[in-house]
Amino acid sequence: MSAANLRARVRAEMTEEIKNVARRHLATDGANLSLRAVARDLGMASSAVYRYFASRDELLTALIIDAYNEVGDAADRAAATQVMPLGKWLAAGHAVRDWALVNPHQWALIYGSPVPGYQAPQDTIGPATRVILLLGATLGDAYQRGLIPAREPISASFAQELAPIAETFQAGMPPHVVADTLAGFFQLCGAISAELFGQLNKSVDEDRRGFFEYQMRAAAAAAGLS
Amino acid sequence: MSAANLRARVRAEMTEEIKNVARRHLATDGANLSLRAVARDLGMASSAVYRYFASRDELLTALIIDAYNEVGDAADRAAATQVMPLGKWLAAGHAVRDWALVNPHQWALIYGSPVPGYQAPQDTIGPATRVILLLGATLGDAYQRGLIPAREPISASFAQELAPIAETFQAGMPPHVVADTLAGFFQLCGAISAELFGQLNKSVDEDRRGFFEYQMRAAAAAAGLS
DNA sequence: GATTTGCAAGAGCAGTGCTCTCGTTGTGGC
DNA sequence: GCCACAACGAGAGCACTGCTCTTGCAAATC
Repeated sequence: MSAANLRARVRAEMTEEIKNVARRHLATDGANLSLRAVARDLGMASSAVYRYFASRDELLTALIIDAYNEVGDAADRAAATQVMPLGKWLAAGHAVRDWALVNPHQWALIYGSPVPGYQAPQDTIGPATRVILLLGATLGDAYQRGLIPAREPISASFAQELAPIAETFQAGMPPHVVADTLAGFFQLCGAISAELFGQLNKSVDEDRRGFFEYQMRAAAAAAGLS
Repeated sequence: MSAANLRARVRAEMTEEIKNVARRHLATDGANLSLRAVARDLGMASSAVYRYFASRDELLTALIIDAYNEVGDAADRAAATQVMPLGKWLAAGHAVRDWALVNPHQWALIYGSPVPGYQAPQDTIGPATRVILLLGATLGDAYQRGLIPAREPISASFAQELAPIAETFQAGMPPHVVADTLAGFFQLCGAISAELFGQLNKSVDEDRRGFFEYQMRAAAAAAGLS
Protein backbone atom coordinates (compact mmCIF):
# COMPACT_ATOMS: atom_id res chain seq x y z
CA MET A 1 0.00 0.00 0.00
CA SER A 2 2.56 2.52 1.11
CA ALA A 3 4.94 0.97 -1.37
CA ALA A 4 2.27 1.32 -3.99
CA ASN A 5 1.97 5.01 -3.15
CA LEU A 6 5.69 5.59 -3.38
CA ARG A 7 5.69 6.00 -7.13
CA ALA A 8 2.61 8.22 -7.09
CA ARG A 9 4.00 10.37 -4.30
CA VAL A 10 7.39 10.77 -5.95
CA ARG A 11 5.64 11.61 -9.19
CA ALA A 12 3.52 14.27 -7.55
CA GLU A 13 6.55 15.77 -5.84
CA MET A 14 8.53 15.70 -9.06
CA THR A 15 5.70 17.39 -10.95
CA GLU A 16 5.56 20.14 -8.35
CA GLU A 17 9.33 20.47 -8.38
CA ILE A 18 9.39 20.92 -12.14
CA LYS A 19 6.70 23.60 -11.90
CA ASN A 20 8.61 25.39 -9.17
CA VAL A 21 11.83 25.48 -11.14
CA ALA A 22 9.88 26.54 -14.23
CA ARG A 23 8.32 29.39 -12.26
CA ARG A 24 11.76 30.46 -11.10
CA HIS A 25 13.04 30.45 -14.66
CA LEU A 26 9.98 32.38 -15.74
CA ALA A 27 10.75 35.04 -13.16
CA THR A 28 14.35 35.50 -14.31
CA ASP A 29 14.43 34.73 -18.01
CA GLY A 30 10.99 35.90 -19.02
CA ALA A 31 8.35 34.07 -20.98
CA ASN A 32 10.59 32.01 -23.26
CA LEU A 33 10.75 29.07 -20.93
CA SER A 34 13.40 26.52 -21.83
CA LEU A 35 12.48 22.97 -20.94
CA ARG A 36 16.09 21.88 -21.27
CA ALA A 37 17.26 24.58 -18.88
CA VAL A 38 14.66 23.49 -16.36
CA ALA A 39 15.83 19.90 -16.72
CA ARG A 40 19.46 20.99 -16.23
CA ASP A 41 18.55 22.82 -13.07
CA LEU A 42 16.91 19.65 -11.82
CA GLY A 43 19.95 17.55 -12.75
CA MET A 44 18.00 15.36 -15.09
CA ALA A 45 17.90 14.72 -18.82
CA SER A 46 15.55 16.89 -20.81
CA SER A 47 13.78 13.83 -22.13
CA ALA A 48 12.87 12.82 -18.59
CA VAL A 49 10.73 15.92 -18.18
CA TYR A 50 8.48 14.60 -20.91
CA ARG A 51 7.42 11.82 -18.55
CA TYR A 52 5.61 14.53 -16.56
CA PHE A 53 4.54 17.03 -19.18
CA ALA A 54 3.81 15.93 -22.73
CA SER A 55 5.10 19.19 -24.13
CA ARG A 56 6.31 22.65 -23.24
CA ASP A 57 2.81 23.95 -23.85
CA GLU A 58 1.38 21.53 -21.32
CA LEU A 59 3.84 22.76 -18.71
CA LEU A 60 2.85 26.33 -19.52
CA THR A 61 -0.81 25.38 -19.21
CA ALA A 62 -0.19 23.98 -15.74
CA LEU A 63 1.56 27.20 -14.74
CA ILE A 64 -1.28 29.27 -16.19
CA ILE A 65 -3.95 27.36 -14.27
CA ASP A 66 -1.94 27.72 -11.07
CA ALA A 67 -1.56 31.45 -11.69
CA TYR A 68 -5.28 31.93 -12.30
CA ASN A 69 -6.06 30.10 -9.10
CA GLU A 70 -3.46 32.02 -7.12
CA VAL A 71 -4.80 35.40 -8.16
CA GLY A 72 -8.36 34.15 -7.75
CA ASP A 73 -7.60 32.96 -4.22
CA ALA A 74 -5.97 36.27 -3.35
CA ALA A 75 -8.97 38.22 -4.62
CA ASP A 76 -11.44 35.97 -2.81
CA ARG A 77 -9.55 36.22 0.45
CA ALA A 78 -9.31 40.01 0.25
CA ALA A 79 -12.99 40.40 -0.60
CA ALA A 80 -13.95 38.15 2.30
CA THR A 81 -12.44 40.60 4.76
CA GLN A 82 -14.96 43.25 3.76
CA VAL A 83 -18.68 43.49 4.24
CA MET A 84 -19.76 46.37 2.05
CA PRO A 85 -19.69 45.94 -1.76
CA LEU A 86 -17.44 48.91 -2.39
CA GLY A 87 -15.01 47.57 0.18
CA LYS A 88 -15.02 44.15 -1.49
CA TRP A 89 -14.56 45.76 -4.90
CA LEU A 90 -11.55 47.80 -3.81
CA ALA A 91 -10.02 45.02 -1.71
CA ALA A 92 -10.26 42.55 -4.58
CA GLY A 93 -8.70 45.04 -6.97
CA HIS A 94 -5.78 45.76 -4.66
CA ALA A 95 -5.28 42.04 -4.05
CA VAL A 96 -5.04 41.36 -7.76
CA ARG A 97 -2.63 44.25 -8.20
CA ASP A 98 -0.50 43.19 -5.24
CA TRP A 99 -0.27 39.67 -6.61
CA ALA A 100 0.68 41.00 -10.03
CA LEU A 101 3.42 43.18 -8.56
CA VAL A 102 4.92 40.18 -6.76
CA ASN A 103 4.52 37.86 -9.75
CA PRO A 104 4.83 40.04 -12.83
CA HIS A 105 5.83 37.25 -15.18
CA GLN A 106 2.92 35.09 -14.13
CA TRP A 107 0.64 38.07 -14.67
CA ALA A 108 2.08 38.44 -18.17
CA LEU A 109 1.45 34.75 -18.69
CA ILE A 110 -2.26 35.01 -18.02
CA TYR A 111 -3.19 38.59 -18.92
CA GLY A 112 -0.47 39.57 -21.38
CA SER A 113 -0.42 38.77 -25.04
CA PRO A 114 -0.86 35.05 -25.59
CA VAL A 115 2.22 32.90 -26.01
CA PRO A 116 2.96 32.49 -29.73
CA GLY A 117 1.82 29.05 -30.74
CA TYR A 118 -0.10 28.49 -27.55
CA GLN A 119 -3.78 27.65 -27.65
CA ALA A 120 -5.52 27.72 -24.28
CA PRO A 121 -7.25 24.40 -23.55
CA GLN A 122 -10.64 24.09 -21.91
CA ASP A 123 -9.09 23.48 -18.48
CA THR A 124 -8.10 27.10 -18.19
CA ILE A 125 -11.44 28.82 -18.73
CA GLY A 126 -12.77 27.83 -15.32
CA PRO A 127 -9.97 29.34 -13.21
CA ALA A 128 -9.66 32.21 -15.70
CA THR A 129 -13.09 33.62 -14.93
CA ARG A 130 -12.78 33.61 -11.14
CA VAL A 131 -11.81 37.25 -10.67
CA ILE A 132 -14.41 38.63 -13.05
CA LEU A 133 -17.08 36.46 -11.45
CA LEU A 134 -16.11 37.83 -8.06
CA LEU A 135 -16.41 41.39 -9.33
CA GLY A 136 -19.76 40.57 -10.93
CA ALA A 137 -21.04 39.02 -7.73
CA THR A 138 -19.94 42.09 -5.80
CA LEU A 139 -21.74 44.54 -8.08
CA GLY A 140 -24.74 42.21 -8.27
CA ASP A 141 -24.90 42.11 -4.49
CA ALA A 142 -24.73 45.88 -4.37
CA TYR A 143 -27.58 46.08 -6.85
CA GLN A 144 -29.74 43.72 -4.83
CA ARG A 145 -29.05 45.70 -1.69
CA GLY A 146 -30.26 48.82 -3.47
CA LEU A 147 -26.84 50.47 -3.30
CA ILE A 148 -26.82 51.07 -7.02
CA PRO A 149 -29.36 53.71 -8.02
CA ALA A 150 -31.88 53.02 -10.75
CA ARG A 151 -30.67 53.93 -14.17
CA GLU A 152 -32.38 54.24 -17.52
CA PRO A 153 -32.21 50.83 -19.13
CA ILE A 154 -29.59 50.09 -21.73
CA SER A 155 -30.78 49.76 -25.31
CA ALA A 156 -32.43 46.46 -26.14
CA SER A 157 -29.83 45.39 -28.67
CA PHE A 158 -27.00 46.14 -26.25
CA ALA A 159 -28.78 44.23 -23.50
CA GLN A 160 -29.26 41.26 -25.78
CA GLU A 161 -25.61 41.37 -26.70
CA LEU A 162 -24.59 41.08 -23.05
CA ALA A 163 -27.13 38.36 -22.30
CA PRO A 164 -24.78 35.36 -22.70
CA ILE A 165 -22.34 36.90 -20.25
CA ALA A 166 -25.11 37.87 -17.87
CA GLU A 167 -26.11 34.23 -17.60
CA THR A 168 -22.79 33.35 -16.04
CA PHE A 169 -23.38 35.96 -13.35
CA GLN A 170 -26.19 36.03 -10.86
CA ALA A 171 -29.68 35.70 -12.27
CA GLY A 172 -31.60 38.91 -12.68
CA MET A 173 -28.63 41.22 -12.99
CA PRO A 174 -29.61 44.14 -15.23
CA PRO A 175 -27.47 44.60 -18.33
CA HIS A 176 -25.86 47.82 -17.19
CA VAL A 177 -24.49 46.10 -14.11
CA VAL A 178 -23.03 43.39 -16.33
CA ALA A 179 -21.53 46.00 -18.62
CA ASP A 180 -20.03 47.95 -15.73
CA THR A 181 -18.57 44.78 -14.26
CA LEU A 182 -16.78 44.01 -17.50
CA ALA A 183 -15.69 47.62 -17.92
CA GLY A 184 -14.29 47.63 -14.40
CA PHE A 185 -12.45 44.40 -14.98
CA PHE A 186 -10.90 45.74 -18.18
CA GLN A 187 -9.89 48.91 -16.37
CA LEU A 188 -8.24 46.74 -13.75
CA CYS A 189 -6.36 44.69 -16.34
CA GLY A 190 -5.33 47.76 -18.30
CA ALA A 191 -4.11 49.64 -15.26
CA ILE A 192 -2.06 46.72 -13.93
CA SER A 193 -0.61 45.78 -17.30
CA ALA A 194 0.33 49.38 -18.03
CA GLU A 195 2.00 49.67 -14.64
CA LEU A 196 3.84 46.37 -15.06
CA PHE A 197 4.88 46.60 -18.67
CA GLY A 198 6.26 50.08 -18.33
CA GLN A 199 3.64 52.04 -20.23
CA LEU A 200 3.56 54.30 -17.22
CA ASN A 201 6.18 56.96 -16.83
CA LYS A 202 9.01 55.75 -14.67
CA SER A 203 8.88 58.80 -12.47
CA VAL A 204 5.54 57.90 -10.96
CA ASP A 205 6.44 54.74 -9.10
CA GLU A 206 6.14 56.50 -5.77
CA ASP A 207 2.50 56.06 -5.00
CA ARG A 208 1.06 54.13 -7.87
CA ARG A 209 -1.22 52.40 -5.46
CA GLY A 210 -3.10 55.63 -4.98
CA PHE A 211 -3.62 56.09 -8.69
CA PHE A 212 -4.78 52.51 -8.99
CA GLU A 213 -7.37 53.03 -6.28
CA TYR A 214 -8.43 56.25 -8.00
CA GLN A 215 -9.21 54.24 -11.11
CA MET A 216 -11.00 51.45 -9.29
CA ARG A 217 -13.14 53.98 -7.45
CA ALA A 218 -13.94 55.65 -10.76
CA ALA A 219 -14.97 52.29 -12.23
CA ALA A 220 -17.21 51.66 -9.23
CA ALA A 221 -18.65 55.15 -9.47
CA ALA A 222 -19.37 54.62 -13.17
CA ALA A 223 -21.46 51.65 -12.11
CA GLY A 224 -23.28 53.84 -9.63
CA LEU A 225 -21.47 52.57 -6.54
CA SER A 226 -19.69 55.08 -4.36
CA MET B 1 25.25 60.31 -58.65
CA SER B 2 22.40 58.09 -59.69
CA ALA B 3 24.82 55.21 -59.50
CA ALA B 4 25.81 56.29 -56.03
CA ASN B 5 22.17 56.33 -55.04
CA LEU B 6 21.59 52.91 -56.48
CA ARG B 7 23.07 51.14 -53.47
CA ALA B 8 21.24 53.34 -51.03
CA ARG B 9 17.94 52.95 -52.84
CA VAL B 10 18.28 49.18 -53.11
CA ARG B 11 19.19 49.04 -49.47
CA ALA B 12 16.14 51.06 -48.47
CA GLU B 13 13.89 48.89 -50.58
CA MET B 14 15.43 45.73 -49.17
CA THR B 15 14.99 46.99 -45.60
CA GLU B 16 11.33 47.70 -46.28
CA GLU B 17 10.92 44.33 -47.97
CA ILE B 18 12.34 42.52 -44.95
CA LYS B 19 9.99 44.40 -42.64
CA ASN B 20 7.02 43.58 -44.85
CA VAL B 21 7.79 39.86 -44.90
CA ALA B 22 8.45 39.97 -41.15
CA ARG B 23 5.06 41.61 -40.60
CA ARG B 24 3.44 38.89 -42.68
CA HIS B 25 5.15 36.21 -40.63
CA LEU B 26 4.10 38.00 -37.46
CA ALA B 27 0.50 37.89 -38.61
CA THR B 28 0.53 34.15 -39.27
CA ASP B 29 3.00 32.61 -36.85
CA GLY B 30 2.60 34.92 -33.90
CA ALA B 31 5.26 36.75 -31.98
CA ASN B 32 8.08 34.22 -32.26
CA LEU B 33 9.49 35.73 -35.38
CA SER B 34 12.05 33.55 -37.14
CA LEU B 35 14.74 35.49 -38.93
CA ARG B 36 15.71 32.42 -40.90
CA ALA B 37 12.16 31.89 -42.11
CA VAL B 38 11.96 35.51 -43.22
CA ALA B 39 15.22 35.08 -45.10
CA ARG B 40 13.92 31.90 -46.74
CA ASP B 41 10.81 33.72 -47.90
CA LEU B 42 13.00 36.37 -49.44
CA GLY B 43 15.16 33.76 -51.15
CA MET B 44 18.30 34.86 -49.38
CA ALA B 45 20.67 33.42 -46.83
CA SER B 46 19.85 34.13 -43.19
CA SER B 47 23.23 35.74 -42.69
CA ALA B 48 22.43 38.32 -45.36
CA VAL B 49 19.61 39.73 -43.25
CA TYR B 50 22.17 40.77 -40.67
CA ARG B 51 23.48 43.33 -43.14
CA TYR B 52 20.21 45.22 -42.59
CA PHE B 53 19.35 44.46 -38.98
CA ALA B 54 22.06 43.76 -36.44
CA SER B 55 19.86 41.31 -34.56
CA ARG B 56 16.38 39.93 -34.32
CA ASP B 57 15.66 42.45 -31.57
CA GLU B 58 16.59 45.32 -33.85
CA LEU B 59 14.15 44.06 -36.47
CA LEU B 60 11.47 43.82 -33.80
CA THR B 61 12.26 47.35 -32.67
CA ALA B 62 11.78 48.63 -36.22
CA LEU B 63 8.43 46.86 -36.41
CA ILE B 64 7.43 48.26 -33.01
CA ILE B 65 8.25 51.83 -34.00
CA ASP B 66 6.31 51.42 -37.24
CA ALA B 67 3.34 50.03 -35.32
CA TYR B 68 3.33 52.90 -32.83
CA ASN B 69 3.39 55.38 -35.67
CA GLU B 70 0.68 53.57 -37.59
CA VAL B 71 -1.72 53.56 -34.66
CA GLY B 72 -0.72 57.11 -33.81
CA ASP B 73 -1.43 58.26 -37.36
CA ALA B 74 -4.78 56.51 -37.35
CA ALA B 75 -5.78 58.16 -34.08
CA ASP B 76 -4.62 61.59 -35.24
CA ARG B 77 -6.49 61.30 -38.53
CA ALA B 78 -9.70 60.20 -36.82
CA ALA B 79 -9.52 62.96 -34.24
CA ALA B 80 -8.95 65.56 -36.95
CA THR B 81 -12.34 64.78 -38.47
CA GLN B 82 -14.08 65.96 -35.31
CA VAL B 83 -14.42 69.39 -33.80
CA MET B 84 -15.82 68.75 -30.34
CA PRO B 85 -13.60 67.13 -27.70
CA LEU B 86 -15.95 64.24 -27.00
CA GLY B 87 -16.10 63.52 -30.71
CA LYS B 88 -12.31 63.56 -30.93
CA TRP B 89 -12.07 61.30 -27.89
CA LEU B 90 -14.45 58.71 -29.27
CA ALA B 91 -13.10 58.88 -32.80
CA ALA B 92 -9.54 58.38 -31.59
CA GLY B 93 -10.60 55.43 -29.46
CA HIS B 94 -12.43 53.74 -32.29
CA ALA B 95 -9.51 54.37 -34.64
CA VAL B 96 -7.12 52.66 -32.24
CA ARG B 97 -9.49 49.74 -31.81
CA ASP B 98 -10.06 49.41 -35.56
CA TRP B 99 -6.35 49.37 -36.18
CA ALA B 100 -5.87 46.75 -33.46
CA LEU B 101 -8.57 44.54 -34.95
CA VAL B 102 -6.87 44.65 -38.34
CA ASN B 103 -3.37 44.19 -36.92
CA PRO B 104 -3.80 42.12 -33.77
CA HIS B 105 -0.24 40.80 -33.70
CA GLN B 106 1.22 44.25 -34.04
CA TRP B 107 -1.05 45.37 -31.22
CA ALA B 108 0.27 42.52 -29.11
CA LEU B 109 3.78 43.61 -30.02
CA ILE B 110 3.34 47.11 -28.61
CA TYR B 111 0.69 46.76 -25.91
CA GLY B 112 0.92 43.09 -24.93
CA SER B 113 3.40 41.59 -22.53
CA PRO B 114 6.91 42.56 -23.54
CA VAL B 115 8.91 40.14 -25.67
CA PRO B 116 11.07 37.93 -23.42
CA GLY B 117 14.61 39.22 -23.61
CA TYR B 118 13.60 42.40 -25.34
CA GLN B 119 14.50 45.78 -23.88
CA ALA B 120 12.85 48.74 -25.55
CA PRO B 121 15.45 51.27 -26.69
CA GLN B 122 15.04 55.02 -26.44
CA ASP B 123 13.85 55.31 -30.04
CA THR B 124 10.51 53.80 -29.12
CA ILE B 125 9.37 56.12 -26.35
CA GLY B 126 8.62 58.98 -28.72
CA PRO B 127 6.18 57.16 -30.99
CA ALA B 128 4.88 55.20 -28.01
CA THR B 129 3.37 58.22 -26.32
CA ARG B 130 1.54 59.63 -29.31
CA VAL B 131 -1.90 58.19 -28.54
CA ILE B 132 -1.87 59.13 -24.89
CA LEU B 133 -0.67 62.62 -25.75
CA LEU B 134 -3.54 62.97 -28.19
CA LEU B 135 -6.02 61.91 -25.52
CA GLY B 136 -4.44 64.32 -23.05
CA ALA B 137 -4.60 67.18 -25.53
CA THR B 138 -8.24 66.40 -26.18
CA LEU B 139 -9.22 66.47 -22.52
CA GLY B 140 -7.02 69.50 -21.94
CA ASP B 141 -8.76 71.32 -24.75
CA ALA B 142 -12.13 70.41 -23.29
CA TYR B 143 -11.01 71.77 -19.95
CA GLN B 144 -9.86 75.05 -21.46
CA ARG B 145 -13.14 75.40 -23.30
CA GLY B 146 -14.96 75.00 -20.02
CA LEU B 147 -16.58 71.74 -21.09
CA ILE B 148 -15.33 69.96 -18.01
CA PRO B 149 -17.08 71.18 -14.88
CA ALA B 150 -15.09 72.34 -11.92
CA ARG B 151 -14.28 69.59 -9.49
CA GLU B 152 -12.89 69.54 -6.00
CA PRO B 153 -9.13 69.43 -6.35
CA ILE B 154 -7.29 66.17 -5.96
CA SER B 155 -5.23 65.74 -2.80
CA ALA B 156 -1.91 67.53 -2.81
CA SER B 157 0.20 64.37 -2.60
CA PHE B 158 -1.71 62.79 -5.46
CA ALA B 159 -1.33 65.93 -7.55
CA GLN B 160 2.39 66.00 -6.87
CA GLU B 161 2.64 62.40 -7.90
CA LEU B 162 1.11 63.13 -11.27
CA ALA B 163 3.18 66.29 -11.80
CA PRO B 164 5.95 64.69 -13.91
CA ILE B 165 3.35 63.28 -16.30
CA ALA B 166 1.41 66.52 -16.36
CA GLU B 167 4.50 68.31 -17.66
CA THR B 168 4.41 66.26 -20.84
CA PHE B 169 0.86 67.42 -21.45
CA GLN B 170 -0.33 70.97 -21.96
CA ALA B 171 0.74 73.45 -19.34
CA GLY B 172 -1.81 74.26 -16.70
CA MET B 173 -3.76 71.04 -16.89
CA PRO B 174 -5.19 70.29 -13.46
CA PRO B 175 -4.14 66.97 -11.93
CA HIS B 176 -7.56 65.38 -12.18
CA VAL B 177 -7.59 65.89 -15.95
CA VAL B 178 -4.18 64.22 -16.13
CA ALA B 179 -5.40 61.35 -13.99
CA ASP B 180 -8.54 60.89 -16.05
CA THR B 181 -6.53 60.93 -19.27
CA LEU B 182 -4.34 58.12 -18.01
CA ALA B 183 -7.32 56.21 -16.65
CA GLY B 184 -9.09 56.53 -19.98
CA PHE B 185 -6.03 55.34 -21.84
CA PHE B 186 -5.72 52.31 -19.59
CA GLN B 187 -9.39 51.56 -20.07
CA LEU B 188 -8.80 51.70 -23.80
CA CYS B 189 -5.81 49.36 -23.65
CA GLY B 190 -7.56 46.96 -21.32
CA ALA B 191 -10.71 46.81 -23.40
CA ILE B 192 -8.88 46.24 -26.66
CA SER B 193 -6.46 43.69 -25.24
CA ALA B 194 -9.28 41.78 -23.57
CA GLU B 195 -11.22 41.74 -26.80
CA LEU B 196 -8.21 40.66 -28.83
CA PHE B 197 -6.70 38.13 -26.49
CA GLY B 198 -9.94 36.31 -25.91
CA GLN B 199 -10.62 37.36 -22.35
CA LEU B 200 -14.05 38.27 -23.60
CA ASN B 201 -16.65 35.56 -24.00
CA LYS B 202 -16.73 34.29 -27.55
CA SER B 203 -20.48 34.71 -27.81
CA VAL B 204 -20.33 38.47 -27.75
CA ASP B 205 -18.48 39.18 -30.93
CA GLU B 206 -21.60 40.53 -32.59
CA ASP B 207 -21.50 44.14 -31.56
CA ARG B 208 -18.36 44.56 -29.50
CA ARG B 209 -17.96 47.97 -31.00
CA GLY B 210 -20.99 49.13 -29.06
CA PHE B 211 -19.57 47.89 -25.79
CA PHE B 212 -16.25 49.52 -26.58
CA GLU B 213 -17.95 52.86 -27.13
CA TYR B 214 -19.89 52.36 -23.92
CA GLN B 215 -16.60 52.11 -22.06
CA MET B 216 -15.00 55.05 -23.79
CA ARG B 217 -18.05 57.18 -23.04
CA ALA B 218 -17.87 56.11 -19.41
CA ALA B 219 -14.20 57.07 -19.26
CA ALA B 220 -15.03 60.48 -20.72
CA ALA B 221 -17.91 60.87 -18.31
CA ALA B 222 -15.63 60.02 -15.40
CA ALA B 223 -13.49 62.93 -16.50
CA GLY B 224 -16.56 65.15 -16.53
CA LEU B 225 -16.98 65.19 -20.29
CA SER B 226 -20.30 64.03 -21.71
C1' DG C 1 42.60 50.64 -63.87
C1' DA C 2 43.51 49.62 -58.93
C1' DT C 3 41.62 49.67 -54.45
C1' DT C 4 38.46 49.94 -51.00
C1' DT C 5 33.88 49.16 -49.49
C1' DG C 6 29.17 46.84 -49.33
C1' DC C 7 26.91 42.73 -49.91
C1' DA C 8 25.45 37.71 -50.27
C1' DA C 9 26.38 32.90 -49.45
C1' DG C 10 27.97 29.03 -46.88
C1' DA C 11 29.81 26.63 -42.96
C1' DG C 12 29.71 26.33 -38.26
C1' DC C 13 28.56 26.89 -33.07
C1' DA C 14 25.57 26.58 -29.25
C1' DG C 15 21.10 26.28 -28.07
C1' DT C 16 16.01 24.73 -28.55
C1' DG C 17 11.58 21.28 -28.61
C1' DC C 18 10.70 16.77 -29.26
C1' DT C 19 11.19 11.57 -30.45
C1' DC C 20 13.14 7.19 -30.18
C1' DT C 21 15.58 3.49 -28.14
C1' DC C 22 17.66 1.10 -24.41
C1' DG C 23 18.65 -0.36 -19.84
C1' DT C 24 16.81 -0.11 -14.96
C1' DT C 25 13.61 -0.18 -11.23
C1' DG C 26 9.37 -0.16 -8.77
C1' DT C 27 4.42 -2.59 -8.92
C1' DG C 28 0.68 -5.87 -8.90
C1' DG C 29 -0.79 -10.73 -9.91
C1' DC C 30 0.22 -15.53 -9.16
C1' DG D 1 9.03 -15.25 -3.77
C1' DC D 2 8.90 -14.90 -8.57
C1' DC D 3 7.72 -12.80 -12.99
C1' DA D 4 5.60 -10.07 -16.42
C1' DC D 5 4.57 -5.30 -16.93
C1' DA D 6 4.48 -0.60 -16.67
C1' DA D 7 6.88 3.53 -15.35
C1' DC D 8 11.07 5.82 -15.52
C1' DG D 9 15.78 8.06 -16.56
C1' DA D 10 19.46 8.69 -19.79
C1' DG D 11 21.43 9.26 -24.18
C1' DA D 12 21.52 9.89 -29.12
C1' DG D 13 19.52 12.13 -32.78
C1' DC D 14 16.52 15.25 -35.89
C1' DA D 15 15.13 19.64 -37.45
C1' DC D 16 15.06 24.07 -36.10
C1' DT D 17 16.70 28.66 -34.06
C1' DG D 18 19.95 33.21 -33.48
C1' DC D 19 24.23 34.57 -34.55
C1' DT D 20 29.35 34.71 -36.19
C1' DC D 21 33.06 34.08 -39.28
C1' DT D 22 35.15 33.46 -43.62
C1' DT D 23 35.13 33.63 -48.58
C1' DG D 24 34.12 35.43 -53.06
C1' DC D 25 31.93 38.93 -55.94
C1' DA D 26 30.12 43.41 -57.46
C1' DA D 27 29.82 48.26 -56.89
C1' DA D 28 31.80 52.73 -55.65
C1' DT D 29 35.89 55.61 -55.07
C1' DC D 30 40.41 57.24 -56.03
